[in-house]
Amino acid sequence: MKPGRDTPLNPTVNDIARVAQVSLATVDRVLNERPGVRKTTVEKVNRAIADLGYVRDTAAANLARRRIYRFLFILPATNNEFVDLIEQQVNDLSQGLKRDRTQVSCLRVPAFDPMALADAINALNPAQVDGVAIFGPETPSVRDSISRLRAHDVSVVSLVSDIPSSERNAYVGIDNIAAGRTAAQLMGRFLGPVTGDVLVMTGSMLARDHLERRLGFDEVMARDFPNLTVLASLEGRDDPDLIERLLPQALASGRDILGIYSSAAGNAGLVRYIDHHRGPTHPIIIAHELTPLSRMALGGGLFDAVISQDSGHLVRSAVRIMRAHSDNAPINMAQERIRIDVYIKENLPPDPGSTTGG
Amino acid sequence: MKPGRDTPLNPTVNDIARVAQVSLATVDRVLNERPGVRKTTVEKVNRAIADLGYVRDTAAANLARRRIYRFLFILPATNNEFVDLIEQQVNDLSQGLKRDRTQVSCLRVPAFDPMALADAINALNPAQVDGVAIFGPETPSVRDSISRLRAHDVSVVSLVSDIPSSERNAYVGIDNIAAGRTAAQLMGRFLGPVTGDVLVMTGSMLARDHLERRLGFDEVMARDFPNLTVLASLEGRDDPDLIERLLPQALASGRDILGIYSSAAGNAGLVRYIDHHRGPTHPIIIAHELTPLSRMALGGGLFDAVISQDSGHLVRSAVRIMRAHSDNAPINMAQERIRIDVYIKENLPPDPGSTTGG
DNA sequence: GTGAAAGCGCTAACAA
DNA sequence: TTGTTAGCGCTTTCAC
Repeated sequence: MKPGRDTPLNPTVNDIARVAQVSLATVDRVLNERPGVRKTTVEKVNRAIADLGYVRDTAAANLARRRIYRFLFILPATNNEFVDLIEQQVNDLSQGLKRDRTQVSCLRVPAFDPMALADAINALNPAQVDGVAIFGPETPSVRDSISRLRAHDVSVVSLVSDIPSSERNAYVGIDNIAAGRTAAQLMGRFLGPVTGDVLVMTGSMLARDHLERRLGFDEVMARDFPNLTVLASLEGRDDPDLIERLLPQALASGRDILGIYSSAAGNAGLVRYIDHHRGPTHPIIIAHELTPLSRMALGGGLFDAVISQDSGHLVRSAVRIMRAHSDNAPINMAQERIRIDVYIKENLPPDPGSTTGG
Repeated sequence: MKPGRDTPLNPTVNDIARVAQVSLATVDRVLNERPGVRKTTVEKVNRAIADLGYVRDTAAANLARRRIYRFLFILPATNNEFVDLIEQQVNDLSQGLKRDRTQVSCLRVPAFDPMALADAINALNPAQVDGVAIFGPETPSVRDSISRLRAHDVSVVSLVSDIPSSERNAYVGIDNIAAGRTAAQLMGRFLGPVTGDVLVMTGSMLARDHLERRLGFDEVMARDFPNLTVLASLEGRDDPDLIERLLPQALASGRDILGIYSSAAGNAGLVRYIDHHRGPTHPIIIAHELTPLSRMALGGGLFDAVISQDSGHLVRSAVRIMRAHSDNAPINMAQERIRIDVYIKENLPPDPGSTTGG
């Protein structure tokens, strides 16, 4: 459409300068809360801003500022489809983000290793990065390394697994307690009024997300489904091979295991085991994160439900938040809330990598 | 963070001009595929563009162009919480969109009235709007009015309910057939191995989304749950009062109704009826769209599940697509795919209006 | 404390 | 067919 000479133009800095009777430079100082302006002048300018209903054109601002954002995602170096998905989203996004003068990259650090993570964070040069998104355990060393980043005004968001004790600017991920509750509700309803046991597979005691899911799961199972007994967790460390090895013992414990809640990663081990020991009936299985594997298991009827969070949304949200924080702009929290996705066979999004949207 | 003199700057039009040995104006002509450039020159410029890996800075381009986007959402004038939610999202977004030189507004037209909708669309001045998002029925008159818009290069997206026979640029909404299938799968599993009937409440035969949901629902019920019989639809026209009036007859038909699939709007009527005729046990109810009412019904155990689509995502996606189409830029389809959200009591997002994210 | 002027990457007259 | 130039809205020296 044509520029539209008919549409009312938004007020600009020039208008403010004119109305407030000051120069452009002064308007800019007030706008960016820079020092060196007399109080009365500040007020004059602010009045003009309010009167005109001025909204700053960030695009123009960034252009003039020649600003480039550099964001880093730190992810666990697990052999894990979900983490791979996140990395892929980062890489996919990096292309289009260049238009927005934003550079993103990934760094993998050993999983479940707080020291390695803290070291990696400490090795970062705060002058070379504007924001860091961290998917890792919550420990004192990690917390301290985050403090250092924040002290240098680097924006930090925790990803997937929160680090609330730190000074991170935001958490980007689902409410894991609610996710655990959701799994429990689904498990109980799918199972119906039978009596038996439910096995919970977790990843690591260090991982806050795993802990929270377990918490929520237990809460709802105890409250709503007294007919079902939740067994102690099997700690699989997100390792398919370990899980495949541990599973026989857990399942052969003489208990009547009707359901399995796989609350962490390493589902390949679970799938392999079930596939090889498939009886006439298999337990109700609820797992986490929609990945090629879980998608297949869901489609094939091996998994009954998958609780997930959208990797694309996760990454875009983290970037938006880090950027907003970098030029301390407001954040639309509604847009940034990551939903707890529930997938069953029927609402699986079409196609391979397209587990995304948001 | 500081501008980062260390980070490699992206190539600009000036670089292209220098490398291709032409002027800025010529580069611009090639970039925008404007006529009046010799073929060999075009090639020279394109070579430079490719060699340098140039990516255009759309922000700067729009700034220079003084471009303003005007988008219109046309919504049914039903007394409908979901539509209200969409309108609210549009209004909420309009604020922040001003920064992006984008104006959005809403227009309500009589619901289930193809002529009124077509008239409204035809009344639009193509010179005064860059894109239109339409939530309405698919009829020949509507189709024709869309054709006219498209002929004037106005971008058109269908919202919530697709209009595939038209020349709309895109459909923004969930796959309604899959949504119906999801509802059926949940219904069947929640009900378990019992025998009885399921009532389907629909809105209008004119509404493609309602039709598609019914289709998907029937398909899965027939395939997976032969123990359950799906009754003919009750057509509630999204009208709570009408629904409340029709419900008694439907439920007193002598059949054993174990489940209700409310595939359209007007849930207030359903809730009122059930509330007043609450027996020791009530049917499994699955409804659509997370709204204040359905949220409450879910929390209170009156509804068992809600299939939804995120109104915020819907609106943002529509805007992004209309904008992309306006400056024929590419669309990240992955981001624009609207997910079929499944809500149960446990994964209800916190708080009132915050049904959003994505 | 404040202002004048140059410039960010791109587009759009207007010349040539 | 091509080039020159001014300017979008904002920031940033550098002077006063």
